[in-house]
Amino acid sequence: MRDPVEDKPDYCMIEAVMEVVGGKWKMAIVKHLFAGPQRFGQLRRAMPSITQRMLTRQLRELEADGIVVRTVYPQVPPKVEYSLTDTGASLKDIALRLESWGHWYREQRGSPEAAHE
Amino acid sequence: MRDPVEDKPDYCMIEAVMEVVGGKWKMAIVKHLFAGPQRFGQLRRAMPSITQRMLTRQLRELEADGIVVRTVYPQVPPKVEYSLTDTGASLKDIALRLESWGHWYREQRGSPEAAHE
DNA sequence: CAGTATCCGTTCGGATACTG
DNA sequence: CAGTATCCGAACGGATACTG
Repeated sequence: MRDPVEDKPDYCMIEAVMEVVGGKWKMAIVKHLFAGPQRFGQLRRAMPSITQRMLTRQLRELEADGIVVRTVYPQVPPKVEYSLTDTGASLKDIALRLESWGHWYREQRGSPEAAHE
Repeated sequence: MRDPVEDKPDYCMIEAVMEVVGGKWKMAIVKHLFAGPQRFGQLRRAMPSITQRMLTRQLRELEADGIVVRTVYPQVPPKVEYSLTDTGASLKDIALRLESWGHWYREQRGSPEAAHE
């Protein structure tokens, strides 16, 4: 008896990974949580171009996938903090590499004189 | 005068990167191209769960973003080969890390006895 | 072989209004 | 503060059929 994933005709684990962190916002959210637990409003301000609805939904999915933890403080003004699980924290290396790749990509796409092909 | 990207209120380069390689299939396609130029049919067989339409569209987008090159051989039975640009090849390290992260993720999600949280 | 065209349901993403 | 509810159009993604 093998794992479900191993039984699939797809050899490519990357497809499965991209289902978890491949959305437009998820890696960005994870990256912002490297700085420590963040409140909902903090994340919103850190990512001005995401809407409340999307931020909520992406956070819920990340929570369901064991990437982030949602901690609710039962207070009169509600306080909710999101933080990374160990699993989420393990994405740090990849997130940083994605970010630096992005800078390099922008450079060599935007500056043709720097291109070497 | 700054770069357009730097002017945006988003600090997060990751969002931009995920627009380029963040689709469900793109990193998987890139990964298969590490083995060398591949014909359309080869990619289809390598990724049984992607449809023709999606493969075509994702390849076109990767081409437009300078990740892959499409080479058409004008023959009676059409022959088209896809290969990585230097830019695409520079994703190798990230793709491999995503893949190994995926294996680790499946392990520690699928095996509760291995969980430590 | 390497696509296109068409249809269709799901998800994305935004706007606005409302709530505990 | 941190959401939820509703509405809307656009984009994603799949199934099937057809083509040069």
